[in-house]
Amino acid sequence: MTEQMLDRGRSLPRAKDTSQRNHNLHVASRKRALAKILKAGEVVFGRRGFDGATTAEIAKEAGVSKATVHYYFKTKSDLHKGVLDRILNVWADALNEVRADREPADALARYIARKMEYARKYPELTRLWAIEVLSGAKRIQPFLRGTSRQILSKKGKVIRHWIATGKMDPIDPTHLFFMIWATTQTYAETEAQMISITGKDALDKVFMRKATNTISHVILKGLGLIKV
Amino acid sequence: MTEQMLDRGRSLPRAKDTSQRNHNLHVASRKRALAKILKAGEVVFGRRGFDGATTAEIAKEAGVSKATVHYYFKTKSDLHKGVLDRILNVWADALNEVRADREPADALARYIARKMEYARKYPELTRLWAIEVLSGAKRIQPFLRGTSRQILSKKGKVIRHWIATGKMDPIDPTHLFFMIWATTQTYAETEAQMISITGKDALDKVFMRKATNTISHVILKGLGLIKV
DNA sequence: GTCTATAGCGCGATAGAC
DNA sequence: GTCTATCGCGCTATAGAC
Repeated sequence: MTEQMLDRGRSLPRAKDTSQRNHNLHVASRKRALAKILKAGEVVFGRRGFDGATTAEIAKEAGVSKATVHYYFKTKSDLHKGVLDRILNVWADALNEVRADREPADALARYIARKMEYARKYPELTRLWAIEVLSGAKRIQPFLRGTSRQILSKKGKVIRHWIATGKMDPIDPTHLFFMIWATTQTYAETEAQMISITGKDALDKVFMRKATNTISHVILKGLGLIKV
Repeated sequence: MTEQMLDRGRSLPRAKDTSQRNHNLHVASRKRALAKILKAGEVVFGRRGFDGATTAEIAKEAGVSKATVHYYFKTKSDLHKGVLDRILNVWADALNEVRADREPADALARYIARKMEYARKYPELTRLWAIEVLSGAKRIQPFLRGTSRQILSKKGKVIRHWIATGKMDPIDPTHLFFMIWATTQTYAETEAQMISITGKDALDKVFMRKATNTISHVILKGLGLIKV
């Protein structure tokens, strides 16, 4: 997001014969408008996917006209990139719970809890990411090949360290992370399915707490981190 | 699928002044054409989602003209329904591995293996289903509220029976099934992401065998079914 | 039954008034 | 900066020849 905003910010005309105060006002309203449109993009892209979403619906969701959306983001694709950029950082950040100086049970429980919290708090972003991956991940390729790969290898080493020091079962870190990502994100991704099958709101606080406990129990015990 | 095909079959005009032999030939070519188009629908819908897919691309994939696609399926939406119908049965069928007369470790290991096999064999169908669920599950609502709910409650009882007889840890069956679905399907759903991150083909036979072993180990042990 | 050609329209994007 | 009005493309769906 940040790059996107800065890029456009730099290329926009500036008022030259007006007061600094006025300029600041404009900057503030720019920010508000941008935030509104990005938020709307999150919701609508998360609901409909890239092709299913229309700029008209995004504009309506943001409470502005279609032309205004195109004023801030030249193309639909630009807006989509802007929205995606936000999720990448949060995604990478949560993995910092996995640290070698922690006990594996503690670190992994925190990571799982954090991912679940995130699915509950930002279901649209989670779904948006899922749609992107499902449809070939073309737009997020650079991030996956760069940041993701790097972080995964770094955190994989932490897991292998825990295994080497006999703290947990010898489980391939890559598959372990895939498991954690899948089990946590599924609560946002398949919310509609869960509601239809169980009759309960999948992102309800109580339901999610129970889910978190279950996932934590199965995974931690499955790794040999709970003995009982 | 079957309903769809039968419905359309019944409503189509029949040759009246031609031989039975000719009629049979027509029926056979009808079946072939239908199968080609449905298979193409699977691939293209699985690749692009409903809105991203175009009837032109489906026609090309099937090796027929756009008009021919519309001849067999009046609307794009009809074809989509036809494709979805196929996945529902397989989905429900795999759960039959979970039976009260089996040992839980055996039954669940088989079920997990079956789901993984399925993800490897029919990645397009798996992705198609995922896209459908992600975008609100409107089109599969009847199936979810009917068959899915019914099966889940039946199989949930099996799990609870195992728990009651002290064979496994007291884990909520619903969340357990969500875990199994998420961890197995993710290999088809996030194939693109996995390739970018690991540099390996996520649906490769060896990679998948390792994944199956890892998932089985963690889940079975996590349920108290492996003691070591 | 399958094709080519085209109707009809929804959508992304832009021009231009305010 | 935000709007209304509109352009023009690309898509679904159909008409009609073979």
